[in-house]
Formats: sequence, C-alpha cells, structure tokens
Amino acid sequence: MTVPALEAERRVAVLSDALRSSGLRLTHQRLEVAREIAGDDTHPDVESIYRHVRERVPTISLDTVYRTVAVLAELGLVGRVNATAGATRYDANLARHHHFVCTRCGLIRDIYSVSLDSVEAPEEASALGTVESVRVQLSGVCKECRRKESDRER
Amino acid sequence: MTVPALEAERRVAVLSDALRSSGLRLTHQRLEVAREIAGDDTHPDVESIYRHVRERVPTISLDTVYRTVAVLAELGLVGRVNATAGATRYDANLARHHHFVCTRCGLIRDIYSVSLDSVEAPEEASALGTVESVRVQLSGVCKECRRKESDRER
DNA sequence: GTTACTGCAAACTTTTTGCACGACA
DNA sequence: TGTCGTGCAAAAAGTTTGCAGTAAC
Repeated sequence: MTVPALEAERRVAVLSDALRSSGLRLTHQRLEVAREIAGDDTHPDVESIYRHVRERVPTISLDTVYRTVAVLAELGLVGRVNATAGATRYDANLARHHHFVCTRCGLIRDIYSVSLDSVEAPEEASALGTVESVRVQLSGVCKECRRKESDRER
Repeated sequence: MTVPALEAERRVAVLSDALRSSGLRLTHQRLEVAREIAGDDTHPDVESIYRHVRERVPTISLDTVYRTVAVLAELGLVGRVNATAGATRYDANLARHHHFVCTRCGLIRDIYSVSLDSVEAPEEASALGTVESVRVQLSGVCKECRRKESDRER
C-alpha cells in the first residue's frame, strides 16, 4: 500500500527539516529510511523497512534502521502503533472498557465511560471488514511521571 | 493494583468453566495463571504473571505461563493489549486518524472520520494524567481473511 | 578537522518449539 | 489407562549495545 507521491514527499520534507533543526545529521541512510516510512501506509515493522530500503541502499544494516526509527520516534516524527513498548500484556477484563496509557512508564488503567461506549464504527471501517470491537485509547502522561519530571527540572 | 475479590472470583469461575467446556484440562497451573490474571488489573506481561504465580506454585515454568495465556487468548477469555502480535510497527501519518486492525492477519488501515475525531477524553481519564491523544481502535476481521475463512469451511 | 553516525558482531530480551515424563479425566 | 499438559533445554525472533572506521557538517 503506498501513500500518494505528493503526500509522501511532503512527509519526507517534514522529517528532513526536523532532523536538521534538531542538530542531527541528515545522512543518506536516515533520508532513505524516512522516505520508506513516509511512502508506506501499511504501518511497517523494522524488518520490512529494512528489506525495502536495502533495495536502494544495499549496504545499510538492520541496526541502523532500528536506530533511525528510534530517533524519528523520539522526535515525535513517527508514531509507534502499539500501546506500549516491550512485552505483550494481557487483560482479563472482558467488560466493555477503554484504556488510559502512559507513554512514559507504560501504566495502563481501565476507563469506564458511557460516552466512550457509545462511539460507533464509521462506514469507512465497515467497508474494510467486520468490526468486532471499538476501543478508545487515551495516551498521555500519568500524574506520577509528570511529578517526577517536574522534580527533575528543579 | 488489584481487582475486588468478588469480581476476581467471578472471572476465575468464567475462565474455569470455559476451559472445561472446551474439553481442555483444568490443571493446577492453568487455574493459578487464570487466578493471577483475573486478580491483577495492571495488564501484566507474562514475566510478571510468572513471578507472582511462582510464589504459590514454585515449580511452574515460564513456558507453561506462555502456553496458558495463549490458550486463554485463543478462547477469547483474556485480551492482548497491543493492537497486533510480533514486532513494533511504525506510522508516519501525523495527522489525526484512527485504526482498523485485523486480528487475524495484522493488517492495519488508517481511518479518517470526523465523528471519531470528535471523541473527547472523559473526566475519569483526565484524573489519571494529561491526555495527549485520543485514538479509536476498531478491531475485527478484514474482508480478505473473512473470505479465506469461508473458503476453508467448504 | 571534529564529531556524530554507520556497520559489524555479539549480547540481551521475549517468545516458540521438541521431547520425555507426569498428571488429569 | 490414554492422552493432554508440563518442565526442561535449546532455538528462534526481535531489539540493543560496544567498538572501530567513515562520512556529514
């Protein structure tokens, strides 16, 4: 699945500018990794980015791709699809509910909300397949992490 | 973080009944893993479940915990928090959007929807921390997987 | 010319698998 | 008693890190 060329170029420009203005070097490898992520809307993993970029830059290594996506994610230029990093986490709560996820420490808390429960799948989604569950994920920074951060600033 | 005892017991009963009625054996290990997940609302990973269960069943092995959560997830008795299994996936689309995720093949497609964009964080979430993003995750089975499934049934 | 970045290799973490023994139904 | 599940060990998959050479600024 590919992103329209114009939109992909726009995204690459955003990524390049951001790297430069952060004082980071705009290397051949970083540019090609950025180009790959920007032009692929299947939400690829590192392995897939690596395979595609290698067709254009045969000497690139897998760990450079890992480091590059880490840099881009750090700058907020690309998102990670999963709620949290690390190991898979499990949930025995089968009642309808939603999640608050702290992007710093990985805390997940269940949210019960009548208004969130009433969210319905739009046409666009039903066109892709059968929607079996609708879950709202609220991401942010929990109070504990916020407190630790302001402590550190002093 | 612990689940109220009564609710935890209810969940254990549901899990035990489901195992039995699926013709699976209700072993000591499975019961204790079920008990642990049911009583813990922090959405633990396998390592954490293992550590806690081992206090009660010192001989249990880590791979039994892996196999048990896989069985419970297969039966739909516990949920996996992450959108998809396997490697971390990246997204260069910084515009506000939502996701349709196929639980069979891991397909992720972006969903643009004005009505989903208007979903707001409830009080309950703001009480836990600063909410920075609200994303709706629609899970289900994509058309392709549905088709493959009905082919197989014939 | 510096310094940050890359590629290589090795380590580490998370998860899966094959096999023989033991326990549930 | 037969079969499914467990524990052990080893391997596979995914990710991170130290180091020496290379390229960006």
